[in-house]
Amino acid sequence: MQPTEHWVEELLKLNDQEEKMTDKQMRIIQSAVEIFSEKGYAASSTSEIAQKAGVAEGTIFRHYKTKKDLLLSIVAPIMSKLIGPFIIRDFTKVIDAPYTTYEDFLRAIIRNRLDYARSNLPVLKILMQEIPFQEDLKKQFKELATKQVVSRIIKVVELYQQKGTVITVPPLSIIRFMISVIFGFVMTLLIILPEAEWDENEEIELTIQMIMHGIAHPASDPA
Amino acid sequence: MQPTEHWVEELLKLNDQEEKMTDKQMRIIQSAVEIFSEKGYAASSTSEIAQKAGVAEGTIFRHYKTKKDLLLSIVAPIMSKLIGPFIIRDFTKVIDAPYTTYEDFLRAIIRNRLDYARSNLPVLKILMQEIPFQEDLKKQFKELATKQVVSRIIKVVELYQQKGTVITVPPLSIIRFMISVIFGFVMTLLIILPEAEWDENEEIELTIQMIMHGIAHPASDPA
Amino acid sequence: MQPTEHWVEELLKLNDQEEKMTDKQMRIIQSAVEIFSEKGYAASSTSEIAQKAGVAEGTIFRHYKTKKDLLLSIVAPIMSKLIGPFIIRDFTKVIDAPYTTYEDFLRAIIRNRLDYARSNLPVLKILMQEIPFQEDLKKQFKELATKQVVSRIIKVVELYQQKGTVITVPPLSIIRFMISVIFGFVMTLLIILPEAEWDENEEIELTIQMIMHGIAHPASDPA
Amino acid sequence: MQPTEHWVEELLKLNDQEEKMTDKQMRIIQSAVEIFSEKGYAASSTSEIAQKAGVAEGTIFRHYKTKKDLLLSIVAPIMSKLIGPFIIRDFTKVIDAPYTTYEDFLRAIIRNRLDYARSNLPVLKILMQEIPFQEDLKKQFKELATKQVVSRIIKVVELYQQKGTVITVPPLSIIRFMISVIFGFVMTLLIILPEAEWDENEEIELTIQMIMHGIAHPASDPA
DNA sequence: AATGAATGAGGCTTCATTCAT
DNA sequence: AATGAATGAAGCCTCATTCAT
Repeated sequence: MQPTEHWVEELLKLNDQEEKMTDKQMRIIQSAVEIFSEKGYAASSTSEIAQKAGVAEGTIFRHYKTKKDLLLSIVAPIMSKLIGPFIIRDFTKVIDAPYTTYEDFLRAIIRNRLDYARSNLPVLKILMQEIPFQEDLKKQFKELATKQVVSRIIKVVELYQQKGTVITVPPLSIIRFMISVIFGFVMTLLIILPEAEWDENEEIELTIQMIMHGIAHPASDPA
Repeated sequence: MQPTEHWVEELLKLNDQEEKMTDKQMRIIQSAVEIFSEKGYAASSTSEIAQKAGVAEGTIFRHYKTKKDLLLSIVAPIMSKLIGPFIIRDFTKVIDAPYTTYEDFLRAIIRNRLDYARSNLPVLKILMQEIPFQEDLKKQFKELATKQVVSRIIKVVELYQQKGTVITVPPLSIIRFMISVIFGFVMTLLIILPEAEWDENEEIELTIQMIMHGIAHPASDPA
Repeated sequence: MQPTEHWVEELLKLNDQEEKMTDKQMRIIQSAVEIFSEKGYAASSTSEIAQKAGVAEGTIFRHYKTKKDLLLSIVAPIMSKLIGPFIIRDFTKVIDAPYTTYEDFLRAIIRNRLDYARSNLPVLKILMQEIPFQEDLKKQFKELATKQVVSRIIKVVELYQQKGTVITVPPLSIIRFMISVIFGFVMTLLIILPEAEWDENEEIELTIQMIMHGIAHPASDPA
Repeated sequence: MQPTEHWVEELLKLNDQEEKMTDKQMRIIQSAVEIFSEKGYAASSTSEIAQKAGVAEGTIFRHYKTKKDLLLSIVAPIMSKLIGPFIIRDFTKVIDAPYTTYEDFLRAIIRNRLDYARSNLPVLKILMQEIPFQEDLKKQFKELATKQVVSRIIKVVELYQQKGTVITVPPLSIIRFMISVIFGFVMTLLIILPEAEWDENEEIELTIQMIMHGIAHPASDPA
């Protein structure tokens, strides 16, 4: 097993407040994340997790009542971070600054999401795989996505629409468009073509440009 | 079990050329697709599939050597259609027509992909779920995606770049951008918010507009 | 394993009407009865049963969904016989005969119950052990006991009370008394002191006498 | 957990002489009795007992080497009381009194056993359940039953046979008869139909009457 | 081709018991 | 004395797969 990974710290941050995690518990979580993300939840066996963690199989069940409990304890806390208050503080500040452009806003989101995804890749893979099958996760996800993410971004979009920076089409369509592009960007960089050598910053700027101005050549664009 | 679904016909088209499918075989495939897409491949049991199909447990293994064989027989043929020569014939024609705009091209792709996805939703769900875990699928997917899709679209993009319609940035970035938006659009319509009442055509036009011109208000746009 | 036992035939009689039992299924039942009655249901393991029956453990679960199912399939059908229509036909005849004495009635019951218990000893042991813990059994038992046994005996008792043969105290108390004595008699013979050499017929007659006239010496009995 | 029950005091009486019981030990015993009697020994888990007692899992094993040890420590001491010297002292006195009738003797026994059973119901349930499966218990039980109970009652019976009060049949048969009736009486009152509203004293007198004179109507009784 | 009983490996989970603290 | 984390054997059950019919 590799040395403690970044997402382990993330999980610890979330849990430490409530209870201390023992060393073994940490190793269980770490192994579970690796194996779940590699083979999928249903195809992973608790015995394999125990073995990789170097604990007895029974030990897993002392800490997590069921295998599904183990899954949720990994995936549920990450969800709030994934979706939740992404740098809301900096975020709001940025928006309030009078000279902040919409491009800056996009740049901040993309950077933030990219860094976050990079640090939590295995857990995010698990989450994406399991959301369709775990009713609890699906529900939680939808709620967070609606109440936390969309509702907040809507305000930003509307703000810039009022400022005259953004076209006045339904904000939801704009958000769908933005999220698609950003999600596709992150996926491509980290999962689909991770081995390709991207000039990350350049791609970010290009992406921002395409979100803002599309791919039509200005000269040919009478609109 | 519902009456024969659309994707069954699709599968039949692909297989009929090689062998005739018996009635039972068809029922097996149909049940398998439904169950796999509902619970995921690993969490589905062959006995449940047999039961739903109304055949004996052993019958499945007379037609498909293993459970994985059954999966591949469902998912592999669809891949060529999914990714492959999407109406390339009509496609090329369209492009060649001198008055065809890039917007028309986008419109054709979006419509085609949306219709295709709608008709094959369960199988596509399975495919998306299993690609990360089945090495064969992943490889096949990457190859098809590169050789069939990207390489063809690149030509179109380059063509329009030469025409001066599309900005001259790396075509791959443009394609990533386009695919992200289209994929996000289809997913939203069919999976994420299927119950929402979309004005489909309007959303398509809006999407095309955003791909072409972005979301920046023209007035505010000095570039 | 011993050759097919009597209670196996009993079980078969009850089940054959519905479905044929395979050879393996019979061996499973036989082993289960032996092991359950020897160590108790909760302390018996399905693997031990499978081993004794000479089948794979999985085979048990092809025929009985759960371990408890196996228990019930053994114990539930016996209950109707145990409690149910004990030779009701002969029974009613006997009673109707004008010259039948109450002693004859007792003699018939005792003989019948003793023979029945002797033939089904292991299953009856299991039943007695599990009734307190299996809610379904307890309920079924109470219902059968009340509706089938008590209600029928009550009629007989009342008949003989009218005839002036039996004292006119609450029939329920008489029945409790009779059942206690008979149950205690059977238990002693078959379970508590099976190795003692009883002169069975003599003990039966003695028991009938005590039920009818008690243990007080007539001479000393002014009542 | 309810306040200390009667049978706890009983157990304490028996153990105090040897060692002092700590508070935790008492709570362990109390919980064990409740759980054993509710689900049966084999189906009860030490961890549940620990939890109900409010002690750590390990604590049980500090006081009782094994789970079976715990069972025996509950059930073995009760056995001497159950079976043993049931108020033998008063008992002998009673008998010796010249005017004591056999009915008084029966009345004393029934009352005593009923009260005793009522006070120790849970432990007695455990005992009855486990005697068939625990060889040590079975042996101890048989020995006590023979040496303490039967041998003593035999003397009483023989005494009254000499007095001419009791019929001269084998004392063992009389004892079996008596014990059956008394046991059945207590079981019915406390376990089989506890919710029925019995007039206890009346039932006792009726039971004594039936033991002494049976259920035959005197008039019809030429013997 | 089809069946479905049979298999046995492996899955998740429970449990009595131990031991370092 | 007490704790409770840890163990690993064992328990019940599921499942993909085989094979005689």
